[in-house]
Amino acid sequence: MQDYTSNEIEEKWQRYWAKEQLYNVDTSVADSNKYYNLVMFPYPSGDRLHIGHWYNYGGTDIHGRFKRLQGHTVLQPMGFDSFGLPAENYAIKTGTPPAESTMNNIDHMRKQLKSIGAMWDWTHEVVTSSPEYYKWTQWVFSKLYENELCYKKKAPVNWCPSCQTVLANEQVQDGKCERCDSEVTKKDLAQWFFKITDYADQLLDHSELDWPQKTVLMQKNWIGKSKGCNVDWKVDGSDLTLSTFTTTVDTVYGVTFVVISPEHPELMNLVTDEHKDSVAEYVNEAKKKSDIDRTAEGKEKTGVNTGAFVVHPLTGKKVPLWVADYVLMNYGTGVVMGVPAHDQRDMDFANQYGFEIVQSIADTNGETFVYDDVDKYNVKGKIIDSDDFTGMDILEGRLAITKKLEEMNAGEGTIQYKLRDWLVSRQRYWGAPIPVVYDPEGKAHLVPEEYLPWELPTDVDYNPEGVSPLATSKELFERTEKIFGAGWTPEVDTMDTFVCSSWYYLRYPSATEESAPFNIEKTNNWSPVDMYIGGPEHACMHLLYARFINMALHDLGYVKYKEPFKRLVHQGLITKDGAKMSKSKGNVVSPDEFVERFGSDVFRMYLMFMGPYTEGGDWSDRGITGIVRFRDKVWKLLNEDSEGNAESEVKLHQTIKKVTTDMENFHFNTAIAALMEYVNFVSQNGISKDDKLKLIVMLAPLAPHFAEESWQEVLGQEGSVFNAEWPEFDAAKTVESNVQIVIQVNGKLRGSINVARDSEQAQVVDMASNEGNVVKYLEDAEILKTIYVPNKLVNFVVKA
RNA sequence: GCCGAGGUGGCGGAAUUGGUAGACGCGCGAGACUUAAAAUCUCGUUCACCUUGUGAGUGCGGGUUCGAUUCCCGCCCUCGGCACCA
Repeated sequence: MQDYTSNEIEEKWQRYWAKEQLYNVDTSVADSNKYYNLVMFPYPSGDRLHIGHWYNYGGTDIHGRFKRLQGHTVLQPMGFDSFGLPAENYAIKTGTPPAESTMNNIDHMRKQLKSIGAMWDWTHEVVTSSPEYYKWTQWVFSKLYENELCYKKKAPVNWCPSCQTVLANEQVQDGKCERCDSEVTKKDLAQWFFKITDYADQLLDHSELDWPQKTVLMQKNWIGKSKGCNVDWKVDGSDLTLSTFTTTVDTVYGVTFVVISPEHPELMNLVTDEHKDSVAEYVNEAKKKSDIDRTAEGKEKTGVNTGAFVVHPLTGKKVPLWVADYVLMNYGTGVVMGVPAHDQRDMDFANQYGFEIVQSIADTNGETFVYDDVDKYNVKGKIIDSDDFTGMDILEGRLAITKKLEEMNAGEGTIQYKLRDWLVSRQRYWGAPIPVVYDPEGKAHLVPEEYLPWELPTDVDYNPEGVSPLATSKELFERTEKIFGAGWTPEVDTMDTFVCSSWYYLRYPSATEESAPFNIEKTNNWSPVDMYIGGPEHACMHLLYARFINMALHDLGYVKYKEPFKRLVHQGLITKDGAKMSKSKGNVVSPDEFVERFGSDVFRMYLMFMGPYTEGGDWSDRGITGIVRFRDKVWKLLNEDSEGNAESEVKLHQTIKKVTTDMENFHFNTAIAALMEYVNFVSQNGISKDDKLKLIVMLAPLAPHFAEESWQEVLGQEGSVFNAEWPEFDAAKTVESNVQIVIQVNGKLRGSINVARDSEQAQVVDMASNEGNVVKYLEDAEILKTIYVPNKLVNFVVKA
């Protein structure tokens, strides 16, 4: 027997798999056995793959190989999410065009990815920054535009007055510009939005999805649906009416003030002359503050009087109107009614500025309470001091007040969401150009499909002053005039990279080396994604955007399935000394030396053995020798002649059962433990050649190269082990003929006996009461009760 | 503050329709083999004690039960997410 030499053997089989095109899938064929196994694609950085990549892709590959062995046709593609800021920053620093540095990084990363020895189908690779790909990102934009799911409006961006440039959120550190450290301000720019809010309710429905509960909850929370009521307030001595949104209109008789947001468009039209200066100053201050500053101040509330009053629609009383920056313009109506008696935030504000506190509801004990401490949709209690509504149950009163307001035409029941429309414009270079041009009047027009891809120009200043980089491209402006006519100008913003990644899973099936067409038939052959694996950090951005785009394309008749990702699994995070690995902390562990020393199989298996896949863990190489020993033990077992026995058959069927369910549930750690137990057992008891083959198949997803070598070279099988079948277990053969019965006295373990399975109760209890150590506890005691659990335990309840 | 997940030996972690806590692995100890070492193999390894056994023990304090890591009540801590959302 030769020693197992991992490097040489792994390289050999990687070449073999590539030569046999074992993992390539013909997506033009609809296959009822198809299994689309997808992992979130990486951003191509120039760094080496780190342990996190290996963990992520290792788990994905194990699952894909397991599904293949179970008889599925598995499509497991890989690609690159290659637009984005790092390449652009690199260009600003070095002048290297992003297209060039990105392609270098991709070549580098592709090589490393291949060394994992995973079953990627490289014939379906996608690169989001290639014109063949972004042509279709632009097509998606066009379809949304044509169907009124895309619009343009002014929205604030982070603006560095010193660099004269727009900053991404990540480029703002503590309200200051990352590069020059000057104070970042807000600037309004006209920008493109996708109407994701049209899909808020559909996105809230996760009933068809096999997703982690926590992800579903996070999305629900993010969308933030609230049922409530709008209440209209006439501004005293003016034609203006302000509307407030509330989820608890039952407290409307407790309103003692109303607060308006500094960004509210009507604000300056209703301020009294006397207060104009102080309000203008306050609004200016608020504009300067970033969102972070505004919230970072914590509990301390600020506000100023507008001098105006609004009229309570039900009591006719005048209520003071103040302006305060805790009221957000982008949620609700931008105006809030203040009920200090029953809302903590309103109470804080009232205490600070001396507003009256008027109680209007009480709990079942007649005590006052604040809504922060109770579930407002399930509250119990009565309405008090509220005209005709006094004495009603709170929930009943809430409906009655809403109805009354609706009858008076002074309000209506409504629903609010926290979810906002998706801003897709980026004032950056390295992204997909927005396929829009403007006529001489400034009206927007889509670039017709025949001109797609609407190519990203290369003659640009990567770091211009005051405008988007594309605005500096002569070629782009000339191209636009040439095609559309004199005076026409191009859109100079590019798309958020989340747009590129929101549909890439639809592209893989039709992506091939030579083809540009987006073949929707191939896509529909392989939709939806059966398994999607990636980090939990994408719960509210990428995963929500992708669902939205897929739903929209479904409604427009392109995509067959409404939901893109049937099942979702998040891999856990691998940390080092408890901290997330990052270059800046200098605690990044490279997999290379371990792969070099022990091989890709051992390294992968060790990562999976660390703990449950979805939990990750702290990296330490302390136990890796255990996996090496296990591999060598199996190697030795396979290379020796032996025969099995009846007991090893039971053990085999138990192991198949355990490993199969563990694999399905991503419990790779316990699957490996079960295989170790089995190997330990058969090393003592012997194993037949048939059982060796089954063992190899079970090991194959976890150690693909090792399994292939064993299958073909040691056991002399024809063809790849990945064309073999996953072993079946026979439930009848998983049970042992003898069982151990635990004997307890008053619930304390006092002994155990070995009996035949399904023995008579009376016989087992008799044997138990005569067991050596048990006897002394029963001697001078009265047996009150005997508990018998078949094939498990006997418990004597005694009185001493 | 709110929502979610978790807390088990020296270490990574097993085991929950309530039924032997600590599977599997690392580490450690003892032994075999060896001139020796490494490798390998065998045995042991929760803690304490008066060691054929007894007691305690799954973050802390209570409860239900013949029996609780598992169920209930009240706390503490760690991690992830959201956060003036009206």
